[in-house]
Amino acid sequence: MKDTERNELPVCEAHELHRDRIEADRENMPPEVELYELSDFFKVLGDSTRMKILFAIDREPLCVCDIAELVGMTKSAVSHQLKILRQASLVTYRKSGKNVFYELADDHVRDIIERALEHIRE
Amino acid sequence: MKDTERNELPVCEAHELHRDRIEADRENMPPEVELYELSDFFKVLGDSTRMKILFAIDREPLCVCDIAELVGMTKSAVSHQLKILRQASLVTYRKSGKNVFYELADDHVRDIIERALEHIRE
DNA sequence: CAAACAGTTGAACAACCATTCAACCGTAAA
DNA sequence: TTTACGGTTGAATGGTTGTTCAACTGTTTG
Repeated sequence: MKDTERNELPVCEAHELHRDRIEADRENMPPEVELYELSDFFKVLGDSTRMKILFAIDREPLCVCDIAELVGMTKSAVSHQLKILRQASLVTYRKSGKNVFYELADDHVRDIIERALEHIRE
Repeated sequence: MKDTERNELPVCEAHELHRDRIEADRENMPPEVELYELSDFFKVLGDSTRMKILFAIDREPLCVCDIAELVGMTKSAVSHQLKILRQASLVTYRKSGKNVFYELADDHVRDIIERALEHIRE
């Protein structure tokens, strides 16, 4: 028997014994849409450049040029990543003359990052 | 002047005015290693299959076959993702006969995911 | 108005990553 | 000891993604 066929029926004997409990596990899972929103949210945080940017603007709003210098990348690269952070509503921006100042959107994100920082430090 | 040259000197006039404040921002940033550990941690959470797996085993330990059925993927695909979750210490496992039961490693991760869930729901 | 600056954008390229497929290992049952 | 099962693994593949490069917009200054 090919492995492929087995994979199409991923139900082991242990599974048969726990049908009802597993059904309860399924109902415990968030709706599909939320699972995608969740992983998309974490995906945005899952890049070191974007993480650096978030810490760079943690204390005060900064213009793109300042951010680029703090994270050690070109303005173009930073601008691309800022766009992603903007689309994920993790940062807000304010134009002032030739400059555009970015800052963290809310404290919620600070909390989550701080929590994760505690986790990896332990 | 080519844009490339400008990008190599990403220091705007506003930057010149705030040299000391920006230096304080730099010191506020976590060490480089932690930034990478942080983004690597979020990177693991940034995949919908892995997120589904984590919610599947949220209530009780499950064998690979049960997880595969809950998330709707082949055992092989699930096993590959479980390896990544294992390496990130997000899950632990226990062998029992022919089965391998996986469960969440600790409540810390539950907290972070719960926090993120609140964030995307608002 | 022209020139320089701050920032954005799209295309291209390279690196990365998730799934599939096939083969494999260890355990349990026949 | 075969045979089937639960799970793992490596290679291959297709899709995603971050950075670079060049061109462009809008603003300010000379």
